[in-house]
Amino acid sequence: MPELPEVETYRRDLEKLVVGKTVDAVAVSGHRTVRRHAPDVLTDTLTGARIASTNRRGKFLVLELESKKAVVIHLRMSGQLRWLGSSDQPKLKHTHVVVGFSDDTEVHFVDPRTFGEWWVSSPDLPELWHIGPDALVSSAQDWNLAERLARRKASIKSLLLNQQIIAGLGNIYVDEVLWRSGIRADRPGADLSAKELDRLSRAISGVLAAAVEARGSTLADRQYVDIFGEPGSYQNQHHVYARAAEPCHRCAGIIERVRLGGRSSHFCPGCQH
DNA sequence: GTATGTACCTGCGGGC
DNA sequence: TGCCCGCAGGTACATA
Repeated sequence: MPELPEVETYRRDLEKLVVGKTVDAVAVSGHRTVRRHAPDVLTDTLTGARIASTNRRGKFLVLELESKKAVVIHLRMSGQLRWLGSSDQPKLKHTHVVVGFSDDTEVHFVDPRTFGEWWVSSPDLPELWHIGPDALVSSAQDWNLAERLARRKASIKSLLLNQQIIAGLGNIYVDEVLWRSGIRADRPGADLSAKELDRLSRAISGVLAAAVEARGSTLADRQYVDIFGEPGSYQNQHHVYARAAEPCHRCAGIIERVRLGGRSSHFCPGCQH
């Protein structure tokens, strides 16, 4: 599933592949991918536009156009971006958006579950005002977790998944961050000590930096591969996610998998408290 | 304001 | 072999 490291990997590759290029043609198929406005708004905005830069807020990817408009992309559960070096290569099944550039290259949006979304926005991105500070580019001071988690009785796991508190973490990386912090997923947010919040902040930064460096996590279902169709490698550094019944790398206890708040959670009962 | 549950959707694996 | 069912999960929205 694409979370912050996977979206950031797409962004960095797109920065090299499409910035400065002019869009030649856009094709949208199906009715779900562009649903905040008519598909024509996207095709009309992009056709003839030059890509000025790429950006990212949490799991939202942004193409900034020289026309001072922006195209926001969210991959949700199963969305993938693919770069094709020429327009005569075959389309993958479940391709919903094709952006063709004047040099005959193309970027395709492939999304079997059709939860992913594209829309046209203004440069100040009002649709993203509600989300919290970015978990990668902002600092622990910006996150201010002590303030944001104070008086919150919900589990620390559900609070870290809440994009309004901190933007970018999903199920995989929250489990990894909590393992690295030595904190159980079902602890109420307000119960964490200052020392634990400090460990948590360091773990968020450390896990995300390493995952971006490894170009994200590709699990057995291959729901995420990069823009060239290649897998990431951070799954080889996972300590808990998708490792149920295997020994903990820290204490040799057995990793457990439970349902928490409707999500699968992986943790070590021996060294997470 | 906060917490919890549900819908959205398709592919896959397990059970029969 | 084929069918059915449950599960996977990010976000928005409804409800308590």
